[in-house]
Amino acid sequence: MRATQRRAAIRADHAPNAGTGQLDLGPLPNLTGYVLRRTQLAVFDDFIRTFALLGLRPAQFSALIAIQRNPGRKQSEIAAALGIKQANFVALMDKLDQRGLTRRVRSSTDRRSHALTLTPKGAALLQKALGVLEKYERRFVSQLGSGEHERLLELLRKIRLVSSAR
Amino acid sequence: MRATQRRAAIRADHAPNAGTGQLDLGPLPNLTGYVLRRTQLAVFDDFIRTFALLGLRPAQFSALIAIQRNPGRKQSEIAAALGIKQANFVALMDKLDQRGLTRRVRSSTDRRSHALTLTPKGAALLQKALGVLEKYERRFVSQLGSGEHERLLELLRKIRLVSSAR
DNA sequence: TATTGTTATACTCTATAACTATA
DNA sequence: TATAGTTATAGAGTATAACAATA
Repeated sequence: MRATQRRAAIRADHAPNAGTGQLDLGPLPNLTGYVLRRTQLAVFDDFIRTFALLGLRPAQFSALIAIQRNPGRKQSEIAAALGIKQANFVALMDKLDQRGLTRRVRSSTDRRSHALTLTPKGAALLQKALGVLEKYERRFVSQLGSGEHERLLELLRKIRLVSSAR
Repeated sequence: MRATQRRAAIRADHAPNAGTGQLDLGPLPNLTGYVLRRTQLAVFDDFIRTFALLGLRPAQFSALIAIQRNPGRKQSEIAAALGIKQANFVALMDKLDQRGLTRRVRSSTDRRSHALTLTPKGAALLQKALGVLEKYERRFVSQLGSGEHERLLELLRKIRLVSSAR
């Protein structure tokens, strides 16, 4: 759909070391945001491949957990706790409902809102997923050591606070 | 575009503690991937707001750095080094070209390929951006301490390796 | 035949505005 | 008026397939 770009017909050789070794990325490999992003992408790729067996994406997985731990809560509360916009959470819940994993029940006290719960099928799938998760997560802990892994999470939480405090 | 969902008209009260305190997210706040994701989103939000003055998104910023450090390299090499698919890198480069920040020059040795360079305008913008970046990055280092910050990056690199080794 | 850059396309995630039904 | 859920829509990011020019 973009208009085709026409560029100057200037000629030049590539850099002398073109095609050989690695590129110099300057400060990028030491930037908090860059390392965070590349790592997060790798971890999510891994997660998605691992949980594809169960048909669960990261956000779906987190929604099932949140509903299990807080049955009967409003849709907007669950969404907010997960950092997902209410409007975007609707499609996610539609999928889980369609698959028979969750149920939205009109509240009798406030008929605007939905109380979310897991179906038995949803609870069973989540149990299976939690089993997979344990092995999945153990790899990180065993590669880093339990102390270092906990330290990583603490540092990430600190960084998050620094960023969101603006 | 989705078909409208019809749901059962069952009624139920919300959870007794609905509307009160925080939700219990169970294992989520201690999961590598979850904490990584929430942190990365917060850091990127912060980055995007900070560099909106200069009109630079994270990927554009990283592209300018990579081109500056490796002038004359092929478009495909720069894209690969940044972990961006060649097909998706085209639109990114179109934008930078249109803004007069970069130039794509046909190689005289391999006329299929483009040698990427910064224009003087691009180099000047990047200099400004690097100045902003230094202050931006300093917040993380000073909040964590230089040693802890370096440790964080090391742990992230290790985690990335664990995930991508599959 | 293979590679470079490109186009087209689709899917996910995210963000905002506006509607509806209820309060 | 305000809130909960929803719809529509748009913008990024990402993934694959296929094409033209060139090797």
